[in-house]
Amino acid sequence: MNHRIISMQTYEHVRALPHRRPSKIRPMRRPHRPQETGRRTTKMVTLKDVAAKAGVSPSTASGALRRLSYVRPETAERVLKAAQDLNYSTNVSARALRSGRTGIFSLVIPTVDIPFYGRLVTAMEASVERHGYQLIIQQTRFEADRERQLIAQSDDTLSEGMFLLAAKTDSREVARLAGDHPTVMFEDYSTDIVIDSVNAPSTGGIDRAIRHLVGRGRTRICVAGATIPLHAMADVSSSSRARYERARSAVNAFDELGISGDCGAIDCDWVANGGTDVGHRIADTATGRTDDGRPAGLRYDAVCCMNDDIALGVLRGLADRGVRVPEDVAVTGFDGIPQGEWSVPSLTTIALDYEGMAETAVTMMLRKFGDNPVSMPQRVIAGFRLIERGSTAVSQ
Amino acid sequence: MNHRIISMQTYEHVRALPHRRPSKIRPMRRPHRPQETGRRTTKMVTLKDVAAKAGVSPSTASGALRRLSYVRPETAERVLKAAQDLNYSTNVSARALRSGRTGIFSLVIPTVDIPFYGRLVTAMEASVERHGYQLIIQQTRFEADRERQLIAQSDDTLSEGMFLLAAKTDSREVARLAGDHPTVMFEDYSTDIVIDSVNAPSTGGIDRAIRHLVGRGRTRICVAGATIPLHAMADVSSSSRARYERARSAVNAFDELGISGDCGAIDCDWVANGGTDVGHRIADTATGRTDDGRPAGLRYDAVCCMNDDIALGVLRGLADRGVRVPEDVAVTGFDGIPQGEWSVPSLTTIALDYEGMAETAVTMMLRKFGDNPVSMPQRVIAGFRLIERGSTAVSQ
DNA sequence: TTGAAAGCGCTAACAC
DNA sequence: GTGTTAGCGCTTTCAA
Repeated sequence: MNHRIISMQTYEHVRALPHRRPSKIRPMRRPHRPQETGRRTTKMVTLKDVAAKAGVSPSTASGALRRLSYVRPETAERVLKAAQDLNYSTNVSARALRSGRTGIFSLVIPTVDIPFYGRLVTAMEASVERHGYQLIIQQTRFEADRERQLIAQSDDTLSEGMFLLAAKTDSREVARLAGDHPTVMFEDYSTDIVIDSVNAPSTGGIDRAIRHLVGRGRTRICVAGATIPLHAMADVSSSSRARYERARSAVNAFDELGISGDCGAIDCDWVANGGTDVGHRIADTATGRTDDGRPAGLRYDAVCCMNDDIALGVLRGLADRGVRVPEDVAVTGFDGIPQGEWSVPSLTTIALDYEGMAETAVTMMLRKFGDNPVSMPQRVIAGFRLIERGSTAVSQ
Repeated sequence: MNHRIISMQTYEHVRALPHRRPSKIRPMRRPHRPQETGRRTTKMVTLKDVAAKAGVSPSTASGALRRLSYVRPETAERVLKAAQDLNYSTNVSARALRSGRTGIFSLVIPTVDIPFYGRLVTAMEASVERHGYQLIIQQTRFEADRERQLIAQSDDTLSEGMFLLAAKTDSREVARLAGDHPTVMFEDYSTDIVIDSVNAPSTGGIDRAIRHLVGRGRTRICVAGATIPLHAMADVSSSSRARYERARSAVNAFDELGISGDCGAIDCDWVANGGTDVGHRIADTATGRTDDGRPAGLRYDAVCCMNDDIALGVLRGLADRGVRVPEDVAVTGFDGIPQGEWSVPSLTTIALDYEGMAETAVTMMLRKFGDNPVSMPQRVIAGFRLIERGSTAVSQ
């Protein structure tokens, strides 16, 4: 009896209930009988009411509430007081209809439930809010159709602009689907720059990780989550380009360091399970056993993982087989997600500047609304930091 | 040189740019000269245009687009075609202004960047979307002031209802702050039921976890993240009530199973670091050493953690000290976050029904808008499932 | 089944 | 500085 629903009755009861439109929002007055007060629930306080109470016109009240400079301070104060007394809050639909501004951005992202994305969403919400906007989250769940649909629909009248992390859609296609709807992408690795974007420092970060491993005396490095030799890019989706870019950076570093001959790669999905697999396969390269039965004579002495999820999986996979980290094999991650701090062992990683990425993306978005918008799209590469932890703590 | 900013110039450049209002949204026509076409960017397609093209009146077109039954099928089809041809999308601000419905719910939650919350947000976005709504995320960052402010402001005209996971605010206070704004809470453990809420199965879940441990032969169980004996509730916030409820459930189980004498608790913050601390302290109860230097004679043979984050930390803390899991100490978590699947060892846990919690919450919300809304608030306890993994895989 | 008319609450333009 | 006026785009009566 592993599955148990508590209070099932109540639960079902709730589900079965009908639903209609909200009752809190004031029911429409019947147009032709303006005095009708029928069974309206909450009488909504309007700007007109505030203006009347303050003894000014609606437009003056509007200006006062928006703190426009032409309103005389004393007048403004009176209006503000009236608004407070009446517990007034401005009707955002009306404001949006009239002004064309909704104060809402949308964020289209595969999911919130993977650390890298969750971390980015947290930072984005904070940035957007700091600039007076609200953020609507839309998850694509890695479904190509849904992603394309959300991108195409972003051109509705609700969102003033879309932030997009596209897992399945190429940026040219994004440009086509989004039309002239203001868009800023994350992780766009296409060679063209057709849309503003903010990217993780894939090239610099991987280079740094590998040089760190070499500094720890490791020379037989396995890249986890990519292929070497590099495949020609059949698939142009963002995620596969990220993979390509990171792999290329690793290859370059191997060449420059003169260790190409001893290095290699094992491809896998960019999730923990993929990493676990890689860990097993690395353990399986053992040519012998130690006295206490652990694998010996491993092909690699380090794993450079393309992201932290993979790395956490690798730690798990190596542990399954009795391979010691970092003594036998050192491991590095990429992203700097919190979980790497308390894994066993803790994870050396390239920590991204999520707050910086978010703030930059929001700034890129806002500048589109400026009086002299920048004409050409740009790509910004975020900064990073190497965090050294247990998984590379021992030199060889 | 651990910190490196790539492409700093571009970055700073972007940050420095000014920003104003969107230009994509059609600039207002000058009211007094309706024919003015000036420098408007995109001519917006309105319902009137669609109606004209289809040869019907705006109101008929409106009905057709909303698929109201009174419109003749052929007429409706003509309208739909016209809308498609013109690439029309309805202006949600106008619709909201007129109809009083925005189609938006807000979710106020401490953060998205902690697995339990992220998982819940993912489920909530999906549920809400399935019911034709969009979700605005607002993070309180565990700041009491910000939480209170967001709750009080929820009564704006944008969100039709608020979903709330309050970490710092008691539900009576929530009721006061939110006024008559439709609200559904998560994790409200107050004894009163003054607001609709959906809770994790704290009582049943902890009970199940402890019985599982006892079934594995463990009788010296330590609760991590609570106090025993139970403290009188000075603090009435939701999180401290959850803590109390789970601890009480543990105490009850200990009593019923007759093992109270051997069991205990170590309090800590409900985060991984707290758990690591607990792990260290448990290791420190050792009265001796094994031949290979591991702690022996530990006070406890199992740890029942109040959530998965704590449990992952405990795994780490025990590993730090050479305590073996599950051989020396078994560990259980609570929440069923994905990370428990690939920890070392993988984590036995009480997995929550996130999708069910979300769907129930949305249903509770929607029923408030029904023609005959339920008069009294309810509390729904979600179901759960015990997932047995490596951290309790060995019997004693 | 369709159309005409009114107006949601607000802000922008302009007159004063 | 403040008030007047018009009207954003839509939905909702009510009449036809």
